[in-house]
Amino acid sequence: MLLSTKGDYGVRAMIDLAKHEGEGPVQRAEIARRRQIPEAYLDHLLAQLRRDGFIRSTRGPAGGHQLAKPAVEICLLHLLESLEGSLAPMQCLENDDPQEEAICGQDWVWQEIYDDMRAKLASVSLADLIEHEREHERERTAAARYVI
Amino acid sequence: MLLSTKGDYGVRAMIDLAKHEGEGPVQRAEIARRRQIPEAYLDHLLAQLRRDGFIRSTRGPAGGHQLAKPAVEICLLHLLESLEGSLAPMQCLENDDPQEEAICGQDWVWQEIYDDMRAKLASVSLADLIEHEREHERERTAAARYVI
DNA sequence: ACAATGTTGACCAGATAGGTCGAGAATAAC
DNA sequence: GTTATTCTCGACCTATCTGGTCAACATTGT
Repeated sequence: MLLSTKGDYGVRAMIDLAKHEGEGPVQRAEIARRRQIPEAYLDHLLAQLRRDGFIRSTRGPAGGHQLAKPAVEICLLHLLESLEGSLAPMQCLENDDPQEEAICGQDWVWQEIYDDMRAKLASVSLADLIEHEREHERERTAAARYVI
Repeated sequence: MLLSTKGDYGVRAMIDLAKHEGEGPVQRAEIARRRQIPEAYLDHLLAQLRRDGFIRSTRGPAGGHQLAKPAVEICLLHLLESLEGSLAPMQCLENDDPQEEAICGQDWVWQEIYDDMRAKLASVSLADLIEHEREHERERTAAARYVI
């Protein structure tokens, strides 16, 4: 598994914030409930996202979290690298460790896969993710209408 | 990290066996020394590769391990799936768990990445890996000649 | 018989994943 | 200025996984 729950939950939370862009701060409890994330755990992920400048948080009553920049300007690659650290699929690609690469034998295959992966992740923005989610919702609504 | 040492060491061992194809059984100790793998640990990986029909092992003096089929017919995808189990990059792609996918929001991106990855791994055979290694060796030899 | 080798399963220590919890800081509303 | 609400930060905890080791045993060539 390349992605842990951090990457999964963290992106879910960002999708939630993006969906409520411009509506003022969204509270941790709301995000946790809607996206089924343990609230105390979500804390750590929001802290990381704040440190890396993806969100702004305000305390006190009616406080909460909101995107620090438009959803179009946030790509999945940067988000996941913030949440997960490196996305390198194998150890010898982590840094450039020529010692390990020399004996590994399959590193060149994985380097290509890694490059393709990063390119694809960089091409998908948070805005793309919420649009995709909205399409999915419309499909389900249409399907439900048929049943009736 | 998608690949653990199992996938790394296991493929190294298979490369070693492929390089000595047709020379009779290669012993665990030899493989371990040449490819820098803890010998006792290598045992488990060879056992797995045997169970899945990639190698044949013979006991007794002058025993050892050898490929069960030609290096051209063994692809990296099958090897790694034998050694690592699933290569799914995230939980909700592991089986098809529609419950998790519904709330995940980024599964479709990773499904594409996963498909591309599997296609690439399926297109690389053990024979390709040893050819690549031999080219690398020739390059180093040529470079060494320049130094002299 | 015996030495060389593979086979198997039990065991183990350390790291990581996936959390929980509590004390504290900021702030809006009263 | 008190209180309720919310975020903030770090300590802590447990289960599982990783990356091994080891001992007992099975097989086979000499």
